Amino acid sequence: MPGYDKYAYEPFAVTVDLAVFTLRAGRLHILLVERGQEPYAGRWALPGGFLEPAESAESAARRELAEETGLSDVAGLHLEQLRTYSEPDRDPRMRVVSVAFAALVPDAPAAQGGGDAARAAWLPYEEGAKGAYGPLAFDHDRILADAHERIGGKLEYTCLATAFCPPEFTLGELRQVYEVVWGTDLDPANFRRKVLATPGFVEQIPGASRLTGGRGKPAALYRAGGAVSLHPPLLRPVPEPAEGNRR
Amino acid sequence: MPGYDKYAYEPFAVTVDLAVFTLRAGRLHILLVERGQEPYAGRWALPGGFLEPAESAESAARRELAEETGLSDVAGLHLEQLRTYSEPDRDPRMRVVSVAFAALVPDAPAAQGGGDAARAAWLPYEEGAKGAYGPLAFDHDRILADAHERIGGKLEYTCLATAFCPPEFTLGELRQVYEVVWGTDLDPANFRRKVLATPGFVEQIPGASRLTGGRGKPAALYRAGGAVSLHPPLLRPVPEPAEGNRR
DNA sequence: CCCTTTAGGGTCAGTGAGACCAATAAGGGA
DNA sequence: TCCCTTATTGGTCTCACTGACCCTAAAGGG
Repeated sequence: MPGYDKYAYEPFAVTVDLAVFTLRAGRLHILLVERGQEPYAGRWALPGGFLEPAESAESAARRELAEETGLSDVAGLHLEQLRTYSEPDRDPRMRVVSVAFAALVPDAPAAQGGGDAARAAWLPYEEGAKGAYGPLAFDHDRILADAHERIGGKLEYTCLATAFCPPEFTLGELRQVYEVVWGTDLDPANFRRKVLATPGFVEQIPGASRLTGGRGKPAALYRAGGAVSLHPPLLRPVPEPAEGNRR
Repeated sequence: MPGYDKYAYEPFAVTVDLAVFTLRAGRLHILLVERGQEPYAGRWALPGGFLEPAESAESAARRELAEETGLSDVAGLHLEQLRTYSEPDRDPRMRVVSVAFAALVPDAPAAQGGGDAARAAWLPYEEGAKGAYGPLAFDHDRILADAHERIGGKLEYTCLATAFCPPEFTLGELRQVYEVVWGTDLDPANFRRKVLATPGFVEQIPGASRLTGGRGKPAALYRAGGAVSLHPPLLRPVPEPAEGNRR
């Protein structure tokens, strides 16, 4: 670290920003808060906040996650560092470096609304991507897009999908996670074969079954297994017929 | 961002740390600097430095990369944000948040040594992983391990391997990238088939050929193509006979 | 003049995934 | 009550890809 020992450093404000996803009514939702003050007053933004003096970014993110979602058991939720956004002009007032996280919540509790005159809400992700809520505050549109891409990619080669599901779920519900995040349809039979062929992805709960959508044959119930990675991966169907693979 | 508008924030020092990899003499090397001052005086560390007031972490990383490697053309090199390390006690003197990057350099020029009484050197990665250089300063052992894992993983599903190669390279040299980073052997014929079957991974330079290791049939020369991703991926051979897939 | 080494071309079998089809078991409406 | 729809679950078939091989070509070294 050249320069370090001269203490020739500039102080920065460090924040965390959270892209919290959940599944609600068969659609992907994202937790947003409405800003009360300038800049970007009245605009939607990702929840987040400043790092406290003695906590890591991970601790701060989990604390914010608990505050904003109102969830009591926030310890087991999937929370993953995305990347850090540090463009000098990303905040018009001062120099803010923000460590972004992506979080997955199984069932969507009522949104809390943070302390700061901010309204919080679960909003459908797709509407937001189409600009229905207007541009988000700061560079949060970009952070949200990066988070969605990361989650979609991780579904391919990890067992992350169970993090969107309640403790007991059907294979149809698990498949819906993939379909909703990827925005594609999957063959139910092939998906079932793949999931069951992966040791430790899910464990069947003997004898238990439940109706999924109100109609149809009752489905067997499963729990998340202990596996974390998917070998070989479950690749999302490629929408591109040819190109789109250029730098 | 609750709390944000109250300006109730703590100032932090923000640095970048770089894990710069290269291939030299058929082995993976990492760029390290020897610390001149306390703490960790005399210990090896990853190169890095403080963010300047008007630059992003990416800019700072590229600036440090140029300074430490002495490379003139640093614009085309692969530089990728890894993650941010923010444990409160990671620096014994003060609160430092560090944005880590992984960089890939094709040919290894002589190491420069930064401004700060620091000796810089390219050292074999494997010796370091076995502890031959002692523990690195700060949490740099962890950062380096994370960087290696990230690079190894990205070789599977991206065309990143060409970033380790000079502008013109043989398929044997490209294969060696995978073998050295993964620490495994690959079948030359199968590797060749896979690479050539991926459109845009490499482009053959017509008529050109070169001897690879001094012996053997001269190999055709290739340039990096425009493709960035590998579908389907080139999965590394699984060393695990059974488990190791648990949380 | 072999022997070794590397490149480059091919075959062959096994695995896995996509595209199907069919049976089962539930609810809803006529 | 009797279909019709819906969703689960099991099965088959085929093609693509991969790993494990083989062989030959073309270079250098002893």
